[in-house]
Amino acid sequence: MARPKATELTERELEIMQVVWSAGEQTIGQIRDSLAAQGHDRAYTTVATLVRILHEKGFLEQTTDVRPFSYSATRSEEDVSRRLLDDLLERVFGGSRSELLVRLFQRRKLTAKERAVLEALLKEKSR
Amino acid sequence: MARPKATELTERELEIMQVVWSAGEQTIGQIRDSLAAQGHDRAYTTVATLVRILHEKGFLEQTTDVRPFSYSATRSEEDVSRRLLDDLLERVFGGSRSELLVRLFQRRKLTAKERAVLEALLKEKSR
DNA sequence: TTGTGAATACTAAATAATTAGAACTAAGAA
DNA sequence: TTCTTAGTTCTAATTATTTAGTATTCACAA
Repeated sequence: MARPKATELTERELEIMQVVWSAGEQTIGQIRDSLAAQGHDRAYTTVATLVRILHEKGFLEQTTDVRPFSYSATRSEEDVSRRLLDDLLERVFGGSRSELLVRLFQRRKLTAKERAVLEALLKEKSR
Repeated sequence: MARPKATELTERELEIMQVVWSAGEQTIGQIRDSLAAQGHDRAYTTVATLVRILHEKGFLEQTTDVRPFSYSATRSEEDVSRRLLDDLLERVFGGSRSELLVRLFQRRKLTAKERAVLEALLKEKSR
């Protein structure tokens, strides 16, 4: 055995998914343009390869038969980000959310927004 | 250009570091035994290779001249776990801790301990 | 119908990560 | 001293990931 497959999405695969999540149904050209706009210049064929892989993995589906094909996400950003977070939680913090929380706020102060989210969490989950 | 080096520690490197963090100064044999105990059987030379890499990267230092050599961590678990967490925060949540928090507690209820940690955070960071 | 250009599919090259064998070294036994 | 063996270093094989070139396909213009 050599290196095992990434549990979830790889770095580059995630970048593609984020474009599709934020812009919706996209052609390969559109994805390439979005990536370029955020400073990630990739050849068209590079993006096409990643889209193919994501299609094979079931994260993207082709939603037209006319060229250029469009693709949209089959998994929600919520699901995927939760999975990635849970993965880190296990690997790095042994599953302890408390440990993770401590680390998350150890350096930088709470913003007002974060404070609101935390207070909502405490209230909401009281029942 | 092909794939860029991992920003931080790889999967296997992290496993080694966790052994050293929890058990302190360790020989390669001890590390291998700890890994085996948690179900990760690796050849002695495999562990030795990872220790060498971690030494080169500056995460481990050799602390004896007598064989078998012992190694200890030069970077704290706090620092490393924070870096890994910050990395995920950027990549997956675009730097938004609020988003991360929502995702972290969306599925499973707060435990008493987590509630205490959160309340402490809200209080502690008030000034 | 045939040529053309855009789009897609196929293939491969380069580097990283994981695993472990082979070669070498050192310290004590005989 | 020489042999043996535990321990270490060097080297390589395997798979994953990233990137992009080459080949093919398709729809339309001429």
